[in-house]
Amino acid sequence: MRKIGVRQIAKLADVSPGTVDRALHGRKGITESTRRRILAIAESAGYKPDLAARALSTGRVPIRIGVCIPQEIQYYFGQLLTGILTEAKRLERLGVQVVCRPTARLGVEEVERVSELLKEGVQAILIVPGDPAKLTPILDEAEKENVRVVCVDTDAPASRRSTVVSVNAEVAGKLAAELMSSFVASQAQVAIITGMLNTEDHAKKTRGFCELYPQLSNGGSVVEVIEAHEEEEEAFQKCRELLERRSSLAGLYVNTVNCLPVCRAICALGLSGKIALITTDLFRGMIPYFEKGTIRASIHGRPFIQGELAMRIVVDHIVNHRPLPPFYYVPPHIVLRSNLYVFRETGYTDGVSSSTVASVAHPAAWEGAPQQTVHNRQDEVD
Amino acid sequence: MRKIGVRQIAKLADVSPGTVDRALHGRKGITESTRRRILAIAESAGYKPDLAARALSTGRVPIRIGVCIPQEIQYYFGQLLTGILTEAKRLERLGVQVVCRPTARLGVEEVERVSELLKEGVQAILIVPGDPAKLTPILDEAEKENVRVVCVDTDAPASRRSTVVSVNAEVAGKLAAELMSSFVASQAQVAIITGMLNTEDHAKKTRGFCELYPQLSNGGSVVEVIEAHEEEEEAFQKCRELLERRSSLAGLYVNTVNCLPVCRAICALGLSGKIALITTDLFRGMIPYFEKGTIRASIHGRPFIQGELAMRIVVDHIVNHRPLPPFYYVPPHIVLRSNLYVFRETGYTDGVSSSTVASVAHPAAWEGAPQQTVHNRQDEVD
DNA sequence: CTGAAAGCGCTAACAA
DNA sequence: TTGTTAGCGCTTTCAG
Repeated sequence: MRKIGVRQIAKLADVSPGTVDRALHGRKGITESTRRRILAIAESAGYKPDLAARALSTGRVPIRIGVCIPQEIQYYFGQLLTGILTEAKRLERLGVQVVCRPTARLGVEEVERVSELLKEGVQAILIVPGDPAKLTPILDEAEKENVRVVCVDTDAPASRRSTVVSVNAEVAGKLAAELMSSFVASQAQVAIITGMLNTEDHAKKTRGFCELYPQLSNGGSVVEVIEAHEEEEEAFQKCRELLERRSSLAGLYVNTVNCLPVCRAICALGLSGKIALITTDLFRGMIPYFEKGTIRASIHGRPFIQGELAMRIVVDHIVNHRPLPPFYYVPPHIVLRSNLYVFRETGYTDGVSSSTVASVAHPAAWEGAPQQTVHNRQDEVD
Repeated sequence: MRKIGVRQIAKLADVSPGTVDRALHGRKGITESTRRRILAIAESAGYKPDLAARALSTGRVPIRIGVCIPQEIQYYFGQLLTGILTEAKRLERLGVQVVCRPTARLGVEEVERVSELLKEGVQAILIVPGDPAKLTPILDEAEKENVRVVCVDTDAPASRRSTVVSVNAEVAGKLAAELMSSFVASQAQVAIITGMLNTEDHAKKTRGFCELYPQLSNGGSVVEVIEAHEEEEEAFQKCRELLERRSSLAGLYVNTVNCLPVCRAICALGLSGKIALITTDLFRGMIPYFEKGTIRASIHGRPFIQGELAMRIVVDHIVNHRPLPPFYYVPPHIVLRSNLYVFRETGYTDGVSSSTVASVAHPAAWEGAPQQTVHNRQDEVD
C-alpha cells in the first residue's frame, strides 16, 4: 500500500497538488466548494502530511531567540542562563540559535538590550524584566511586530508579553508558612526578612506567608517584616539586631536569595538549630548551613528548570504552533536535608549532560557529600 | 550565512555530493585518503546533517522509539504515557515517531511486547520493567544490537539497560521521615503501609524511612510495616485494624499510590487530622483528603515529568549523541495543602498545552478549588 | 573510485 | 481561481 500524499489526493479530486495544498491550509485563492470537496477526500483517504517533507520544503529558517538576563547574582541568573543554553543546545538540530544581550544588573539598560535584539531579527525574546514599567512600551512594540516576548522569573504584567515562566510567588510564601507552622510550636512568633517590598516577587511571597501563617499556627503571628535590600551587611546587622530584640522568636523566613548573612547572624548568636529558618532557592554556599541544621528548609524556584522550560515552550510555539498560555508557573521544590543532594544546584549532581529535573545517582544522600559524577562530553560530526 | 550541507562540503572538497555522502557514512567505494580529507572539512565546517531531508530521502522515519508500559493504574501510568507522548509531539520535527506496545498489567507479557518492538526496528525502548528478572535477557539482547533501553519509574538493575529515569526511592523514604518527624511530637510512634516488600521501590522507600525516622524523632520509632499488596480492601482492613490496635499511633506513611483506602479508614475512625498521614504521588481522588486535612503531605514522583524526561534524554542521545548517565533521578515534589493546586495532576492546571513542570495561573491556591483554566486545543487538519 | 542526476512529499512563486 | 513547476538537502542508482 503506497503512502498517500498531496499528489494522490490531487488525482482523486482531479485538481492540481497546488490546489490541494491551498485547501489543506486554508489559504486564500480557492473556492469554498472545492476546498470542502478536497478536505473530504483527504479525510476519507486518511491523509497524513509528511512532516519531514514539509520541514524540508518550508526551508528551515533558523530560529533566533534573543536572551536578555542580568549577569549579576551568578548563582541565580547563571543557573537560569545555563538552563536556557542547555535546552538551546538540545534544539540545535531544529535550527535554534540564541543571541545573548545580557544586562550588567537587574533593571539596568534593559530597553537598550531589547532594541538591539530586535535589530538582530530575533523571533522571540526571553527576558528577566527588572524594570517592567520602562520595558513595557518596547515589549509591546516587539509583540506587535510578531516577536514573542517571554518573561522569565518575574513578570511584566502590564505588557503584552506572550507568557511568563516563574514560580507562583504567593504559593511560595504560603508553602513557607505551612512548613513553618509545622516546624514551630503553637502560637509561635516568627519574622520575615525580605528584599524590597516594592519588588513584586518579594511582596507577594511576604503577603502569602503573612496571610497563611496566622491561620495555621494557632494564634502565632508574624511579628516583623524586615527589608534588607539584598545587601549582605544590612541583612546581617538587621537580623542580628532582630534576634537580640526578640528572644522569643521561633522562626525566620528569608524570602530572597540573600540568606547567607542571616545564617551567619543566627550562628553568631548560637541559635543555629534553635530557630526554624526557611530560606529561598539553593546554591552551594547554603550547604554547610543545611548540614549544621541552621537552615531547616528552602523553597527553591529552580532557575535552571525555568530557563530550560522557557526556551522549550517558545521553540515549541514557533515550530509547532503550540499556543502559549498566559502563565507558566513552575512548582517550587521544597529542599530539606534529606533531599538536598538530589538538586543539581548543590554541585553533587551531574551538571552538564543531565537534563532538566534530573540528577545522577549519589547513594549517600543524607550523610555528607557524595562523590561527583563526571561524564565525558562526546563531540562528533554526525 | 547559509546553512552548510553536503553540497557546500562537496564544493569545498572539490568533489561531488555523492562522494561526500560516501565519506560521511563510511560507505565503500571511496579512497581512505579522500574520506579523511572530506571528514576533516565537514568537521571544520561544522556540518550538521538535516534530519528532515534525510528522512525524506530514505523514506524512513529516522528515529523510532518503542514504548512498553502498563495500561492499568491509569492515573499513574497514564500520566507517564502522556508525558512521553507530549515530548514526542514536540520532537516531531526531528522525525521522532513512537511505537506503543502496552502491557495489560505491570509485569505481564513484557518479553513478548519488547520482542515485537525490536522487530519494528526501534532505536530505543522506554519500558517500565515490572518483572526485571524475566526481562533481563531480552533487554541485554536489545542493547547488544544497539537498541537503547531506558527504564522508567522502576529499574532493571541486573540488565545492561542504558539508564533509568525514576525517583530515588531511598531519598523519597527519607524525605517522608524528615517531614514526619516535624509533623509529630518527639518520641512519637509511627507506622508504614507499603505494597510488597519484594518490590524494589517499596522496599527502598521503607528502608529509607525506617533508617532516618528514629534518628530525627528523639526516640520515636516505626512500630509496624504492613504490606497491603496494592489491594484496596486489604489496605482498608489492615489499616483499620492497625489504628484500633495502636491507639498511640501518631503518624502513618503510605509509600505506594494505594492511599485512598487508608484515608477512608482514618476518616471512619474519626482520626482525620489527628494522625499525620504522608502519602505517595498525587491524583484527583486525593484532593478531598488534602482539603479535609486527612493527608498532611505527599511525596510525588511526577510520572508525567519522568515520561517527558525519558523521551527527551533518549532522543537527545540518539540525535546529539549526548551520553546517557546510568541513573536519572528526578527529585520528588513535596505536595502540601498550600501548593496542591500547582500540580497538573490535580486537574486544575492546564493539562494539554502546558509543558513539563508547569501549570497555569490559579490565584486561589489555598482556599478550595480554583476555577479551571481551559485552553483550546488547536486542532489542525494536517 | 567518483560524478551526475533522479527523486522523496511538500510548498510557494509564477503562469494561465 | 487553478495549474505548473522549481526546488528544500539528502540518498541512491547508474554512468563514467
